[in-house]
Order: sequence, then C-alpha cells, then structure tokens
Amino acid sequence: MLPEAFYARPAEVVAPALLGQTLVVTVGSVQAQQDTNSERSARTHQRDKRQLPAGRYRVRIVETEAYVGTHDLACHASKGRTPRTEVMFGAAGLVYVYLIYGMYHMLNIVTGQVGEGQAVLIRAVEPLEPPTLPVNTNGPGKLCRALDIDKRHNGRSLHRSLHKSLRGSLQSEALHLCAGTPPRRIITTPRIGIDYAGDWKDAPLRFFDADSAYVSKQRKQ
DNA sequence: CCTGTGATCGTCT
DNA sequence: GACGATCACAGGG
Repeated sequence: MLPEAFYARPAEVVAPALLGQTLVVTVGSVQAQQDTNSERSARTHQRDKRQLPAGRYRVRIVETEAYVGTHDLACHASKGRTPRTEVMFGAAGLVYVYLIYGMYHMLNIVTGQVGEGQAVLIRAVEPLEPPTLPVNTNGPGKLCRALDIDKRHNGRSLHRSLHKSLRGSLQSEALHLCAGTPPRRIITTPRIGIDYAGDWKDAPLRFFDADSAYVSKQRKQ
C-alpha cells in the first residue's frame, strides 16, 4: 500500500507518479448489490451490462489529470468550500467522487496539504487481474461504471479500511492503491473537457502512459 | 477524419 | 434555472 507521504505532494507531481500504480477495487458487497439492483430494475437494466460482476479487481492506472488547487479555474476547489468540495480540502489520500452530467461518476484522490483543495482525477485504467475485462475502462466515467465506484466511496481513505472487513467478506467501499510498474514513457497534454477554465485550459496537467492501449479516446496527442 | 448533440440530475447562483 | 473534470451515436467531408 502506498504511504500517505506519496499523496501529500503537489497534484502535478502525484498525477504522473500515479501512472503504473495498482488500484485494487472490491465490487459488489451483498448490501450494495441489493441496493443497486432494486433501484435499477425499477427503471432500466441497461447498466448491469456495463458493470463488472462482484469480485476483487486489480487494475493499472494509465491516465490521470492534476487539479492543483483553489487558484486553478478548472478545479472544483476554485469555487470555494461547499458541501461537495469539502472532501478536496481534506487530507491527502482521501477519495473524492462526484457525479457529472447526471450520469457519470468521477474518481479522484486528494493530494497536497490539508486546505489546499487539490486532487488527481483517474481517467483510465487497464486490467491486471483478471488480465482482461468484459467492459471498457478507458475513460473516467466508464471505469467508475465498470467498477461500481460512486458516492459511497466519497470521503473514504485509501489507507484505512483494509483490515476492518470481515474475513472473506466483500467490502463494497474498499479502494486501495499498491505499488505497480511505472510506464516507460509518459505523455503530457492539456486536460480534457475544461474549455471554460480560461487561462488554465491549456495547462499541461494531463498525463498518460504512452504505451497503454487503454488511454481514453480523446484528443490527438 | 471531423463536429454536433442528446441524455440526465446534483450542485450552486 | 444553468451548467457540467462524459459518452455514444449521428451525419458530413
């Protein structure tokens, strides 16, 4: 498990450093499975198809973006402390998850010092264990949908929670990061989908593994 | 290859 | 009441 000091650095440092690290996600506790199934079956069952079955998955982070604090106009923290952004102002290593466009969740990790409002967005992952997946994880919305990451994870710590689960049981909110294999080559570009951010829209704060086939389908280079 | 648009709802003004 | 840190699909060149 990566130490807390790993995250307590500026987001523009942590974001490229996260490439190649291993994210361990446990999908579908009994409780969560019942909840999501009842909600969805009442409307549409379209989403089950894009979501992975219950189990533990290990994936490799291959694309990230840094949101560097309250002065960064693309960063949610630039709007100040609100109920939604409160987690961003917390300790490094907290998980920040929010809903966008009414239908996609975004997975972030808080970085820097308390009060700075920094985070790194996880934009794409590639499967490690199992080595292939029946759904796509090459995009920030797609990976959260596949791994059933949503508001339940918001505010949780990447550090605690591992040893608290009952032996053998699945803990739905569990998210962990372990050391992995860094990319051989990293490409840096402006961030995606933040054209509203004025002077900050062209800041080179998106990072991806140049050799991964699982990078999101945006932009040229 | 590219640009445009609809879906859908929590959040903040 | 407006607007997204997205995605999938449609249509044109």
